[in-house]
Amino acid sequence: MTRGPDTDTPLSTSDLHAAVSHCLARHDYRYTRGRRRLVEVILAAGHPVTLPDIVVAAPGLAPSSAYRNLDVLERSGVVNRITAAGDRAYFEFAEPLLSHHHHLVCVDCGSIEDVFLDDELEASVDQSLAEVAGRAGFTPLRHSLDLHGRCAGCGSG
Amino acid sequence: MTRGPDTDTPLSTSDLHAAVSHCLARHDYRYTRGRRRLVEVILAAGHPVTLPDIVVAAPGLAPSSAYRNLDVLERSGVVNRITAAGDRAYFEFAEPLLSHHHHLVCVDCGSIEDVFLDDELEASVDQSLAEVAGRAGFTPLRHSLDLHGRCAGCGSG
DNA sequence: GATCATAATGAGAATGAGTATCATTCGTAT
DNA sequence: ATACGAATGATACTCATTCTCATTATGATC
Repeated sequence: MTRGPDTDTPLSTSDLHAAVSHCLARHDYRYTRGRRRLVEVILAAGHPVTLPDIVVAAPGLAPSSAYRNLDVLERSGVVNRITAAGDRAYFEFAEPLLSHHHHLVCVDCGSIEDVFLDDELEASVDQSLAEVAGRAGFTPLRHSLDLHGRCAGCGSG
Repeated sequence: MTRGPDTDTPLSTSDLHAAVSHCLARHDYRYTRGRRRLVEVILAAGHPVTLPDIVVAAPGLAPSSAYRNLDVLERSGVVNRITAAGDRAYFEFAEPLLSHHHHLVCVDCGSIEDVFLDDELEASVDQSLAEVAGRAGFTPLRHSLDLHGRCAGCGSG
């Protein structure tokens, strides 16, 4: 599990588009206008978004196309699908484009925010997980570490 | 985030039923036959199960009732709903009944197995998460740490 | 132990996120 | 310009989960 750069915004917008274009090309996909708008909406949000979030931010994007293109972007390694909260999927940039991080998931409103932990802890976690995985004959690909609780807006009640 | 006992099977079956009965009573729910069968199926499985798993293991359980009772059990703190894999929910015993643990999630077949990490690492993780949560005004309730990869049966291909 | 209020059940309908279909439109290469 | 494969978007569909509601079981009270 390699790590990206240490900053939250490692790429300029044009670099991001270039990187996305490259990811898509590697899988024989085109970087069309609809896909570009998806990338722009996810970038502008700054946190994982749902399909309704996307359609609100980019009216005119057909839901069916948005779903299909999110699937294409996921298959190309551009976005990650998060299924950690409620019954709706959240989408964010995948790891080379956004540095390794975890999530604060609000159990009330379902919002998801990114948090970054220090590399030492990440290394310990990866090592411990690798041990138990090895014991079970399990081949690790990635880990997810989410903190569930109540966001500032929803209070502690 | 308190931890349960260190063993994987901290309770005898009768103790488990007593504990579940108590959890339900605290919320003015009854420990009915259908709910008892749910508990027995989850116990017998030894790993998180889906609704189809349950119905196969206990034919005669009406899906609608099973869903409703899983909801009751979740609200009472008896079971946890896991939404980390695919589009189907998995159910397992909640933390006081099953000691704190994490999951190996197979990206191919969707199976989920429990793994236990050592307490030192858990404490480090909790501490780091508490720090970033505090910075964000987020009130932590619990964390989830899942390893995604391929199980022994699905191989590394 | 009969009665009553309330909770639980189960069959089927309804919901809703996500996917598949397919005719049309767009991009690209020749 | 043209032709061919990829992409689009409206719509139909799937399917896990939840809702509805008439029926049944349970526990408390007399």
